[in-house]
Amino acid sequence: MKGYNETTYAILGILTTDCRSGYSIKQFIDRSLNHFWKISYGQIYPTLKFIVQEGLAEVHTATTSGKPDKNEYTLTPKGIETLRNWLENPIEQLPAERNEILLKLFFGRFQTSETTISLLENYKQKLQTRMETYQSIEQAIIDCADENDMDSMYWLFTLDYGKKVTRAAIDWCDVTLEKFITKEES
Amino acid sequence: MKGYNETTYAILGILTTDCRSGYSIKQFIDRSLNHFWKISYGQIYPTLKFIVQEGLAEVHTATTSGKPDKNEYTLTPKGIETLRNWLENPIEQLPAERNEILLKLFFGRFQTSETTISLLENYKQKLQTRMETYQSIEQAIIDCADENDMDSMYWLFTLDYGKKVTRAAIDWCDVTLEKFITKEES
DNA sequence: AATTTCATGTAAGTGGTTACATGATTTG
DNA sequence: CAAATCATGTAACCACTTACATGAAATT
Repeated sequence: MKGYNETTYAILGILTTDCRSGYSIKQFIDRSLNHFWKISYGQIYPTLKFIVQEGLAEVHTATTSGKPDKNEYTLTPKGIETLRNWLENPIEQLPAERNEILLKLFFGRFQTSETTISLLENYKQKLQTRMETYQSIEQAIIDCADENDMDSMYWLFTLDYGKKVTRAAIDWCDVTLEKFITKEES
Repeated sequence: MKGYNETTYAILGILTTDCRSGYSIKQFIDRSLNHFWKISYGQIYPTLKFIVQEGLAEVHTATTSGKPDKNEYTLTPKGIETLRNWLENPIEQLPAERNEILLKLFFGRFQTSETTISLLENYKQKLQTRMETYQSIEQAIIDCADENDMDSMYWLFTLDYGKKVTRAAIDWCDVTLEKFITKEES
């Protein structure tokens, strides 16, 4: 454990919701942030420990009847301050995505056109599946959100981002495939 | 060093071009693959060692007059086979991008509208800069590419991907900003 | 004479996942 | 009673970056 990284802030942010334990943080991320943020227990528990060490949150063991003991974390004023400070600062740099399909395509002169085409078709299919997932999540949010639910609004914003970017990638697949197919015919 | 990872294949791919040393591989990546693939010397040199160990390439020290000695790597038939095999296999899964701006936006109910708006504007500005970079690279490729240059075609494909996806992200910024601004007015 | 470019490499550190260990309670 | 879910944690491993060490030649 080193310093304040994005994972720390992500957990700090989640602690402002009703999720207060390592286990429920994981669930929250898997359900709500999954399309742009993933995290494993191997990060969550050490980070929670770090957060307490830094005085950003306090732990209290909740002994509920029926279920196992739970470590519940509550943000301290310092924790809230730290989170808000991070939220207010613009991101330092755009995420640099590694893209395996672009890497394969880049070395395309080493392959046959058919191989490249099937690579692109496979990629497009995966993007379409992702798009369908986004759409069904969106529908689920719209169906169960009450009017004044602010969280669901922000959730929809992030989903919209995913949808727009995925749509653009699918379009690119179509355009690129088109170029390969006309090249094959000629 | 463990096994065959994407970095290994990336380097194998570059070794099919005129780049045959660690130093020139780094240059190649910085010049041509930078928008979807980055790599450091700390990866390149150990990976080259691994590639030789696996019999995918051979090293020969080239003593050029004037410049320092250079370790030149040449793919073996096994190396070519390994690369081609990787190129032919579809990608296993879509890259899962972590997106800091979406994370910040997600916790937006913890901020003022003005903060969110300036966050989005800053992000949009960064995307626009990226777009301009793509455009000028594209122009440079078009200007200096000869008709039959296959590499430049594939290069343009990957750039087109970057442009389309960035365009979509900029659009999303506009749409989302619009929603915040109308919300502020009401 | 100083700086940049060419060239190769390593050690330490960061950020992360996977697999494992443990154990209670609930549901089928 | 077996399986799933709830719950917390760690050790090993992987991928990668940064900073450093070295040194020669070219450029300014």
